[in-house]
Amino acid sequence: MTGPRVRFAPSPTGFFHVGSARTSLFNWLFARQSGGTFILRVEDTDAERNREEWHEGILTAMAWLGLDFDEGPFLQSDLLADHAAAAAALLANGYLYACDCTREQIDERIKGNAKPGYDGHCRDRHVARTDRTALRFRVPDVGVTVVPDMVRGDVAFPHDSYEDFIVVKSNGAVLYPLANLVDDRSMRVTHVIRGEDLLPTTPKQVMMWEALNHCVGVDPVAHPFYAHLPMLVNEQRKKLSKRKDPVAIESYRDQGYLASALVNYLALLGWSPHGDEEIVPLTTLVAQFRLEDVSHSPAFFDVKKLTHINGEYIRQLSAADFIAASAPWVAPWLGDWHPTDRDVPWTREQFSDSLYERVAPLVQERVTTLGEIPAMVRFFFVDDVAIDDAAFDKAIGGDPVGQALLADAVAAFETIEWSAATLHDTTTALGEARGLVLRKSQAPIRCAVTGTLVGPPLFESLELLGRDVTLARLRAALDRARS
RNA sequence: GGUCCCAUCGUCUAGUGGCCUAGGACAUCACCCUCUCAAGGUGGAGGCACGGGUUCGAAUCCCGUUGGGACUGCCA
Repeated sequence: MTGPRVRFAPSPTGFFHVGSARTSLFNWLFARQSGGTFILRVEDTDAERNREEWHEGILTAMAWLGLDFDEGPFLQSDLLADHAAAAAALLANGYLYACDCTREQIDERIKGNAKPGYDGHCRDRHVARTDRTALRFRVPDVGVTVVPDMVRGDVAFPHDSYEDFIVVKSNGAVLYPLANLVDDRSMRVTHVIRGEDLLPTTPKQVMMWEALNHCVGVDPVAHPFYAHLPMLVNEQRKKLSKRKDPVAIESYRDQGYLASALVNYLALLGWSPHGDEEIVPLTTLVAQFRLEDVSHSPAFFDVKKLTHINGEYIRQLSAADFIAASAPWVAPWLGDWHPTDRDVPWTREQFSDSLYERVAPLVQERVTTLGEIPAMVRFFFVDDVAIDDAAFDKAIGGDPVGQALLADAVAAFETIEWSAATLHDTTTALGEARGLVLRKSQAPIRCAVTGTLVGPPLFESLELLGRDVTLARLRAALDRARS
């Protein structure tokens, strides 16, 4: 395997969110279009904030999105010895020094300094390494470090804007910048594709990578290329927050977004396929994706557009695929996964596979998410249609003509041939006899049978529902109107 | 405050010096279709942040201004 090697390195500090998904997707696309290797490495070294369920969330979300990895999942916590060895080499070669300053002492000393940050107090004090000293990296006083970035070009950072940052905590824990880079070295990562928020820490990593290459006893490794992806932001143009913004991938899955639609939409955030078509198959994404074409500016995560794309994907499904895809929402007892915190409005006994198969095509082109289906087909499966009060008043209760038409329908529907076409023609005739166009005459019937004024095509629905149920509901509505 | 990044319709973007009277998509508005609601069709409104250069010619290159953002932890 000689292609590029990329990795997605999330930390399990919360549910898997759309920003992570986008980063993961871009890594995956790059690997797949270049015949490279996609590695998953879970950076779980901050024990305080890590939880087993978050780790699992990463795996299930990536599997759902179809982002398969070639190596891993590696756990960073299994690689601690490598980090310690790298830190030791850096220390032995003079790149690191021990510092016993406390935060308070530093703040006191640097108060009023023109240059913010640590003042290098311990640089040449030759403090002994103990469990009360941290290890700092000796940042050169002059010069710049250049980060080669495939989306932004070379970015130069002046050394004098960096303090001697801490690399190893006093308790011996190696911090993210070094740990992350050591793993990238050992995994021979060639392209580091990640969020733009990491750009300012990249010079630290480049400096340490270079330092490591000069340590005796350490094999030099070529620097990776970097690609810093623009942030995903909310309406306030702030970086997406796990706490404040609706970003959990799992919640989109629960709502009934298709993985393929989400992937397609995510790819459009900071990049776009050639031509005018935005809804394109995954193969096109893979074929056309280029890091060099990634946009430089932040992108707003627009649920409205995601929803539109999801609707397109739903309508593209074959009838059978739509039925299968919607099963978790209409018959959650069937599969091994179903959305959480969503109650189906009918019981397992009330639901009917064969009926749903005939109902499904009626709603497939009307929903934008699979989660909308139950409310739309509820009246097919439950006995109590729970007529909406406002709808009832409008079409039946407060409309004498509507009421009369309902009575006409009860009489006529008892004997006519039970087909959508006949129901349609009969209702049209009934309405015309009372001076109503079909859009008016269908309303009371729709209301009585489905409970609302909006829904799937009425006459097809009645045909599927059957004569007995239809008549019972029409009579019930009449009774309610007369009481 | 410091360092860095960014700047095309409300939003996501195309555009890499002449093909731009700035294209597409979402959202929005109007109309058509229609048994409701959708879907679909047609059309409309809507943008190069500002100011200087460079050039025969700039949305595209340079500088400045303004505005936004990220980072600035013994988190990752």
